[in-house]
Amino acid sequence: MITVDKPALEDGPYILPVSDDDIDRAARSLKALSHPLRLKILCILGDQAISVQDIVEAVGTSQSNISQHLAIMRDKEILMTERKANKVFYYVRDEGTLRLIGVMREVFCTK
Amino acid sequence: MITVDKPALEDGPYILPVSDDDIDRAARSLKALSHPLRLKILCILGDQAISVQDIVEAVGTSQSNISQHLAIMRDKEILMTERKANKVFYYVRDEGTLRLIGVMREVFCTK
DNA sequence: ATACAATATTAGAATTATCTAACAAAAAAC
DNA sequence: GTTTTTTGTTAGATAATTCTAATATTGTAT
Repeated sequence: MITVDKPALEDGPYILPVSDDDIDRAARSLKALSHPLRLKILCILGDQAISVQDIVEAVGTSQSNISQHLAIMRDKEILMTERKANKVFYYVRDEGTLRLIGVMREVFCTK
Repeated sequence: MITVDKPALEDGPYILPVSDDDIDRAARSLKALSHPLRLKILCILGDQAISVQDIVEAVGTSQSNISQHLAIMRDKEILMTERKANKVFYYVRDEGTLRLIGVMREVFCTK
């Protein structure tokens, strides 16, 4: 049995149990990140707002494909858009996602 | 165009470009995490080693289903196993994954 | 208005993921 | 040895994902 009923105050880090709702929400968001093209888009974006055509250039696949991946991340509330003239700029919606990307860099890119 | 050719020393955080290999590796790992049951298993594990039957109890699905999800994470080098008698204990392989899980907790569970 | 540029959407084929149910393997207990 | 416990594997049906190609939409410019 897992003993998570009450905090173990002095012996080791206490890991809080996580609700199934939180789990489901996190898994949905993670799934939206876990595709090579989408991850690359996020790395290119960082904390900037970049137009679709510039993303297409930087990533290197078809405009339609990029547009679909952007839509997935916008639907999952990872990205937001801002229109300027006839261009649409995408940017990462919240600080949490940026932190996550930062940690993933450290975990996966330091070898 | 994205200007990542050289570090912008004083104006804002410089975001390093990421190789496609790193991207692919990260995406594969992330995909292994981005399923509700697998995420729940990881949250239950934390930094402990837990037997399959205890994981089955804690998660609440069939033993076969758990075994398949554990195999996926073992194949992707997220989990490792240790046999004791006729029980098999699973645990998170490296510190990086634990950090990632910690940050995900903060990002997705603080609401 | 037409033409052009940038972005979004749809359809459909191919691939991949996921589950259940049944069965196999390994180690312990008897 | 057999039986039981624990874990792993396979088969196959169903569902979800991903890509390409074609088309639609939206705003700008002329």
